[in-house]
Amino acid sequence: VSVRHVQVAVPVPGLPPLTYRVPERFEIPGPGARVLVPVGTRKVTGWVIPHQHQHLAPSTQHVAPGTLKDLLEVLDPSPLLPREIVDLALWTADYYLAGPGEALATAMPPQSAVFSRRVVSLTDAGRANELQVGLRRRALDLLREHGTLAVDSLIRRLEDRTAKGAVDGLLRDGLIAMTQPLEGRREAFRTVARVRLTALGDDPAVTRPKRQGELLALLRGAPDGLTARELDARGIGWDVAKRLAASGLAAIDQVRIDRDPFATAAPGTALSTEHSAPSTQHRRSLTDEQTAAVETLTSLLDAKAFAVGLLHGVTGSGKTEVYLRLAARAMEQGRRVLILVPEIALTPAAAAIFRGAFGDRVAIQHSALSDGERHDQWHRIRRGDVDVVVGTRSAVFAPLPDVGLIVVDEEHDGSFKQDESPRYHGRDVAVVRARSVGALVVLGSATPALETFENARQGRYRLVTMARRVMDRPMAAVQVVDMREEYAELGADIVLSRPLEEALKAHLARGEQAVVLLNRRGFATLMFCRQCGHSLECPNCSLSLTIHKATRRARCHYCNHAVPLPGKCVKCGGEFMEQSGFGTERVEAEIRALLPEARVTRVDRDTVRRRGAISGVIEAMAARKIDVLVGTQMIAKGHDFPAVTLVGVVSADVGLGMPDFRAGERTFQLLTQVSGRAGRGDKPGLAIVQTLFPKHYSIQHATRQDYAGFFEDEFKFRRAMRYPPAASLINVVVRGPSAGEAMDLAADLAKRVRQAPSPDIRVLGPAPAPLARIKGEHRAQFFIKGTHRARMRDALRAAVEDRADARRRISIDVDPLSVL
DNA sequence: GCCTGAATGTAT
DNA sequence: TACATTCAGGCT
Repeated sequence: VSVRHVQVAVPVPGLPPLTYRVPERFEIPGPGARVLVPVGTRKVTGWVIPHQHQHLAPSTQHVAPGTLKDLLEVLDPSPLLPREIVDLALWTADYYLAGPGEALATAMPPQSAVFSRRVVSLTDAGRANELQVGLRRRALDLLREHGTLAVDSLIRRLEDRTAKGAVDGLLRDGLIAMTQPLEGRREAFRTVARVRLTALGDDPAVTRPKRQGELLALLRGAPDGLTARELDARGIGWDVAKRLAASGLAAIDQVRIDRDPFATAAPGTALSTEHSAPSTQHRRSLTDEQTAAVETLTSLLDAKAFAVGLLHGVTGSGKTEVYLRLAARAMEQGRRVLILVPEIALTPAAAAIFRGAFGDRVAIQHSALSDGERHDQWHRIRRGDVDVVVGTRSAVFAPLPDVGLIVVDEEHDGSFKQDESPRYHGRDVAVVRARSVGALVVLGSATPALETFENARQGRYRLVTMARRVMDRPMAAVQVVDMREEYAELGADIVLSRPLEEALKAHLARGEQAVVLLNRRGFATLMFCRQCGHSLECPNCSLSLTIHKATRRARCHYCNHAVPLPGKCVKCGGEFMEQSGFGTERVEAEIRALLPEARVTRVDRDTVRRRGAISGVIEAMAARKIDVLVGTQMIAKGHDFPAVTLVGVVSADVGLGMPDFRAGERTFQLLTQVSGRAGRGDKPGLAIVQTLFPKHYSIQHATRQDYAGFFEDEFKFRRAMRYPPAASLINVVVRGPSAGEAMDLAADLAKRVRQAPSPDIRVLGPAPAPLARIKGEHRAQFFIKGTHRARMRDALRAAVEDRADARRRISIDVDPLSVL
């Protein structure tokens, strides 16, 4: 291989690294540098990766030498991505069977790509044309209005299935012309104009009249110059600066500024006690358990070698304080700290806590930030201006040098797993990153994932336990209500049991707040005809439509297909449409009926559209403007409401019914977390859990907050069924236009994997997926179980490469969190 | 994922 | 026969 060749990962799903020639006019770019390369007829931004990366097949073998294309441009003279991050992303691509470009794209800041896009505009003939009608006419009119439009956007605006044909026709007829200009930017720093004195202006002898004179005086006191905004604050317009510059006494230049996400963070909002207490008073005293935990983990940190600690602490045991002590220690060692938190937990307010503890050398990466803010934070981190990064899943790829400590808080949380390619788990990538740099990982949870606890049991992770709450606050009392008895006595249509009703009344009468949880949206889960039994189903998915009373519609929760609620049966015309099952909307209505005076607020994806919009509700809770908060698991996680003394779980069974091997684990986690929400202030809490299966081990162990007992029962089940952590699992989902075609491809892939020469690999299936149809596509799936992940991956990789024709129809999930 | 050109379908 | 629409294959 010539030294003037580079391997480039391109942002195209499923493509291997491509090889390009580096023209003489460029220095050879190193791994991590961005380059502009031609791919087909397009130009895209790719990333140089190391030659012959161990996991990735060499890509030149099919290309005749001498036919390689040239790099078009080197976008970074020195690599933008640190080598550590390049290697981590490539590891991720390999482990999770994704393309290298997909994985590297995950590690990049937003707005850092240059690419070509097809764009059309009118030709002279098109401008003059008055003869076209219909779709073509509308296309021409749109271009007259906008001048130039991207092909995608034009087709979208035409809102017609045949729009693409119409555009092609216009192109063929020469009425419009297509070009592929470069779009996007290398970087997205914001710059502002700044005025500063020139040597000429610095001369004290120089004077100017009035306003310019004032500015001159100001600038003499500001050697770094002043921006338009700063001048404005002093009552001087930018025009004055321009006039001064015109006379040569001052110069105007552009300076880069970082967008500050804290400038817009709402101050003084409600914060979890677990987060807020330590930060406001960093050196407060620790419980004995906290002290022991800090000591054990600090000794691992001081060893400056790779290690993983599992901090198993009940809700309210003060894990955050332990993190903060460890982070401070790592910084004393001159090392940096990465803190990963679940998506829902990282509100701007929570971010401000870390800012409070570590000052302005903290960067925050979360979804509520704008692209520009995230871009700037990324570059601050890259420059080394930051010691602590707090972020969600993707922050595991933050370009932070010298990482000594990685904290994964609530490590069991599902949001650490990405549900699109690359389907990586932030916790597991964190462990790999730590191993490569000799850092300590601290995984924190009250309900560790089975995999994590098993690793601790096996001695791979150091287990540190905190079994008591701070200030010796008691755990909430948990009362399980057997709904079979309630139904038998009150009828099958009730939603709230008598104990829950009584408790709501009693707690509200005392002026205390309640949270009522149900992990299901809508009013009813099913609408059917009394006469013929026909039920409302989604035409695109194998799912019943959920009844939403507020909007008077029946809606599919997968594809959003919605129809107005029918007055009579669409099939037989029967007049009696029945509803069954219930969701949060119904719960809200029941509580309003029960307690007409109470202030009831519902929080679910129907009421909280934007992510981050939930903070208004949290503030209202903290200000005691809400008596009862009804919602889905959105309200169970991360938020802490000290005045809440009652938590109701309307149905603990929602998750248990799912055909998913983690159903029991998820139910246990949810119930444990939610009962931890009750009574975290100085008043004791009560949790009421309604269920049809009061004897189920998930529910039994959760009521006693008995993790060890739950682990034992659940692990027996996993071992018997060879599910993780007793074995490794890969889930392969195959889509197709018909059930038969999906099954055929799945069966072919499964057969190929079975033929792999590896004795310990077992293939289960294929079978139709639990949701056999989603958005009109049929789905089949099969599982690969085994003990050697690398062999399982190799077998599957080979099978998929043999069926490259069908690549688009295959989704691979290594270590799936859910197999639905 | 985007783009192209070939194969197939449909109106004249 | 011309034109519209769909689809599979390739990308270095």
